[in-house]
Amino acid sequence: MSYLGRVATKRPRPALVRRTTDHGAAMQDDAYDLPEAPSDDEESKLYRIRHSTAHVLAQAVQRLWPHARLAGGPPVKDGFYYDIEIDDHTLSEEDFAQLEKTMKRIVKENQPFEMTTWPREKIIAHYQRTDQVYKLDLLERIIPDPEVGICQNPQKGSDDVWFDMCRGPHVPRTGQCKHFKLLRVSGAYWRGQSDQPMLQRVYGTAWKTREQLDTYLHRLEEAKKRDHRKLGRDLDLFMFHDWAPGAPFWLPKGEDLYHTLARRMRDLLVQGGYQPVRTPLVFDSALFETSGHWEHYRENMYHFDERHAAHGHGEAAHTQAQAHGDNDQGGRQLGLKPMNCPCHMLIFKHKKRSYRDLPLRIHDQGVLHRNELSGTLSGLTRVRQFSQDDAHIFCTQEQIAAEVEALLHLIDKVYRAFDMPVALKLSTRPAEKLGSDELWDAAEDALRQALDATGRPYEIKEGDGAFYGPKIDFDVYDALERTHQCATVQLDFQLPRRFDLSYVGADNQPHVPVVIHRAVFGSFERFIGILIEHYAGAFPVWLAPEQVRVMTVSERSEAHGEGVLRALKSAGIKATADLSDAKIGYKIRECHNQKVPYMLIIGERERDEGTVSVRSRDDGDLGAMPVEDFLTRVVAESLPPF
RNA sequence: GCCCAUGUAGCUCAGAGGUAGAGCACCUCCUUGGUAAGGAGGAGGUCACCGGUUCAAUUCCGGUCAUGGGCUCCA
Repeated sequence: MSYLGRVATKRPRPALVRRTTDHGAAMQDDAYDLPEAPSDDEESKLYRIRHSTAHVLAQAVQRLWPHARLAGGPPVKDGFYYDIEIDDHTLSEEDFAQLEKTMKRIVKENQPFEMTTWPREKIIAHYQRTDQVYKLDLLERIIPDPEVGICQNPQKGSDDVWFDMCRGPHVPRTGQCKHFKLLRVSGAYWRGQSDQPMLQRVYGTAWKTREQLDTYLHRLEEAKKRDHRKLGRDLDLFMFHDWAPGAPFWLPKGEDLYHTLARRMRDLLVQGGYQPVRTPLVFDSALFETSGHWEHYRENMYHFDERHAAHGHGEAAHTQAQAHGDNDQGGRQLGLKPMNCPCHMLIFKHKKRSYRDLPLRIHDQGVLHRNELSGTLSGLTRVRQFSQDDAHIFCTQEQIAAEVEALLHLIDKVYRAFDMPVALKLSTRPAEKLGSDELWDAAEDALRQALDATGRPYEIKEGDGAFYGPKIDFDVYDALERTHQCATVQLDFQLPRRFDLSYVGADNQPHVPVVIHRAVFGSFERFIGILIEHYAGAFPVWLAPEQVRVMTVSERSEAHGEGVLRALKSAGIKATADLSDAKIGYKIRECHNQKVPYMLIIGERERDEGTVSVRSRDDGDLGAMPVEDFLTRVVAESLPPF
């Protein structure tokens, strides 16, 4: 069975048909067509439970705050949320106890969920009366139906009915929503747009059984334990400082990890015919005007006026320069590059290129800056300064398929080595696009051909490509089966034109090359964050910043310990020694907490016999062996697996 | 950027309108011990920063900064 095939079989996806290029009617059908085909599989049952529990939450909120305005409350992965607006109260986690108590009461009342429909006018009148502006907005915008779905919960011991506009489906009664827990509350813009009011979103999880709920909560705990921010501190890998938000400091061990990955990738790419380069960080705005970043990406860029920067003028000079536009003061507008591609365009253009030079593969691990919104920064996952295992391939249209095929091999090889399954997705031309249909046809065919050559399943996302070219996305699965976007292969028909690139073809005519943007790890920062969590900080030997720790039982074996350390180091092993006067049990515990793959215990016995006692982080006590035997073993394990 | 929460020793966290505590880590000494914490002592904090209220603020209030959870998945 193919490696990637395994993913597809292991994690069946609901047949979610959500590819639609036109809006309106198609969108509507879509909305009614969520994975809710009346089947009895787990997904569907859970979906009903979660959807129903969202209703229970909404009802509870309105019991406690009768004037609360409800927005929407869909089921999501592992749970549900409900968006709410309460005029005179701000929900916080302190409200959870009370809310959950009220929800449990509703569950206990075992109210039925009854679907019915109301005439449109009736529901509108009701919502106008009760000031449910968000429901009214939904009716106006996305529910054209003359008869609107209503889900009713008759109240126990009275004629009252609590209801919510809803298309269903639900479980039969609230009694089946027993196993839930509210998790967090956050802000969320109505319709996800920042010009809309900010609502309060309450997230919860819900399951079929108590055990499932407990398992899920336990999984959250486990994930928290391997959070890369915590491990980064515990293992001394990296740090942050208030004075450089979003910019990691790589401490010696983290830097080692970084360097190991960067170096290995560089070597691999050189083998694959790439040429590493090193390029500037700061550029005249002309570069970004040419590339289009100035127009489309400026808000995410760091930029400044050269004169202002050089003379250190205060705010006055700054505002004056701004008031007069970019160049009135005579100083250049400068920007820190957010991507490497424009640099590589310049490198291509630096010489007259022939078709014989193609494909030209330029690799660059340059430092990039992106001024991400402050609220989006998060550990190594979202940073403002980073670098990538970036490269751009300049090639002819005919070369696309072969290049992409090689890339797919490379990506597979790398992620296989990390034991991370990868799923493939092809995104094709969007409605708004640049380039002729012939070009797109050829390019999409080339990508399909390369994908087919892998013999693996892949998903097609019609219309999801960028306006400048189709792309292949990769979903990487970590040890907790979470997905991450790391690798990318993106064709670009536009950038070469913006930079007026050309090569001389065999016909002695100029032709515009195709550019392939590609990365395997993506940003090193984020990828290391993912690896930390994937391995829970217990890196394989080849990656471990400290591979072996030599520890002595007492002073009497110190000399032998130092000898062993020297031998390890001269064999290129990253080794340290703990010669302190702590007891061996203490040293082992310390070393284990630091997740060092091998501990060598050196006592008088080992000294006399010329051996080392090996304790493996993963396999425990391996007993004594000659120093040479251990060296052979650890050197072998230090080789990168790709 | 917006909403909510948080910010006390290197780390994890107590605490209270009257100028601060624990465990671990750190340092010193004792201990020479064989596979997950040996013992004793010591040092360490402008309680994130700025302002306000108060006789008195780390504690209450406001602002700033940072961190965390969110902000496409549309009844």
